[in-house]
Amino acid sequence: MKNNKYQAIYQQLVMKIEKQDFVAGSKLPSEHDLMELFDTSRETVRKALNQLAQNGYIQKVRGKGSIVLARDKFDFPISGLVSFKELAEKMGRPWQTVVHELESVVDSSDLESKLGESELWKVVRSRRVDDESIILDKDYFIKSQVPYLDQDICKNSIYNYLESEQGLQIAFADKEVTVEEATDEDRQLLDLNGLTHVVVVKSIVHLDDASPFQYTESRHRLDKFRFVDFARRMK
Amino acid sequence: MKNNKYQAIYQQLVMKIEKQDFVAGSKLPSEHDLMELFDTSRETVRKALNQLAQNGYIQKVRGKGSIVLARDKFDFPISGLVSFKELAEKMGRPWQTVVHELESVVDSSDLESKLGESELWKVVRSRRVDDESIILDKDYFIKSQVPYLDQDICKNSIYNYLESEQGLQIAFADKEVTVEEATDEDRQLLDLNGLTHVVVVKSIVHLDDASPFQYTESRHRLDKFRFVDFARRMK
DNA sequence: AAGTGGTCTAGACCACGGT
DNA sequence: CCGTGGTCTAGACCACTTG
Repeated sequence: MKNNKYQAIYQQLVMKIEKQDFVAGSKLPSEHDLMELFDTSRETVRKALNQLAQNGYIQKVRGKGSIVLARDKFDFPISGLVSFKELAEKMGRPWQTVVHELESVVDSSDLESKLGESELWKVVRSRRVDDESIILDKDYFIKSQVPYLDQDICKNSIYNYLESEQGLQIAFADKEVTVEEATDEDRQLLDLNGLTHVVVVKSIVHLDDASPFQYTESRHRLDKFRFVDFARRMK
Repeated sequence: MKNNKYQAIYQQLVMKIEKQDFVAGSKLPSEHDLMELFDTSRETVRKALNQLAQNGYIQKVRGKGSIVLARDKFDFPISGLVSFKELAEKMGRPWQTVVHELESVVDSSDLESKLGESELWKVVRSRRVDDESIILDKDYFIKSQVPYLDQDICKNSIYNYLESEQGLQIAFADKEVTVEEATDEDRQLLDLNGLTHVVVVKSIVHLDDASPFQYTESRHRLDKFRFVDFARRMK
């Protein structure tokens, strides 16, 4: 819990919207009202509202007010840097992680240019849902940032370990989504059922001081891939 | 050109970053310096900087400064609600749009629930790049918002027509990306070369008063699909 | 200690929508 | 006209990094 007024206001409003205390299509109280309600200044209220708009909860309309949007919350997915554990738990389906490789490697020159360092952890895991192996995750972590890893951590959430135990702050990622022909490894570790292609999500993940620390390749079975997004028009 | 100081500052900084006047990895001038440079208040500078951070140009680090990020600018894609015309022109490749259907339809009940209206325009277009048909766009527009359409407008940019001629302001969209088996229509209108699946991007587009006005289904040939994204970690 | 970004305030003026 | 959100200001205090 931070001491941020505007984040507190944001969270309270999100809660009320998700509980449907504010119905989609109706309007939020005016900035002036919220200002008195939370006993704060207008700019602080506006910071919270801008965050709501950014995340697709409301649409602000000049001269009218802030309209509550109908966001399908139930499947915020791979978007926005969620870990598989968070994602799986949000889906409420039984899931399982199988660790295939966990080893220390020294570069492959392609990765060094992306991560700026050559001593890496290589982790290969597959994700099972409903007793089928549908995602293959290949992760590379910079050893100087992640000195220790073990099977147990990999079987649970590496992100959770890094953020809560190691105090690393994951900040942002560059991502690329493409479709590629399945490799032998894909056919071995995924239940492809004869499918010839896989959806590949490649990303470079950065810490909050802007240093890259992880390269990930997430290979998804076509028919199980789904990606939901909320996009605002930039001017 | 609007009268916005902070957007003007944002645009000037973007320009300098893209021209590499500010090199990736180096730091922007401090907020205090920018404040004097642009003869403005600190909060105004900060609005511009927050927009830069939001769009992946910089990473702000407390106590240090704003670090310029190495964004691959060359292929900002389907992300962020770009029209095909903008996208194609940014790629600098010769492209062509073929209009297959342009007709007035009355609902199909599935769409009415999404758009809240039953009188629609249906537009089917394919997009050719390098002499191959690789994208099939199926659009439905609400007739009360879009009273007129013709072949010519569809062959160019519908968005451009709506925004500059009709004064409609596109604001945001809900999107879903999946992979589906190719339909007969796909095989007919796309050069699939035997590929069995297509990447499907479905979206509902809203105007700036939050009213939905368009449903789009964009069907892409697997091997030509690429989606680049910049994602910030939400807390 | 000096410099950086992060939060917050109280007030001002503007642009837009509805009455 | 009033109420709404959009922009801007000048100043304050705090938290963090660096010398």
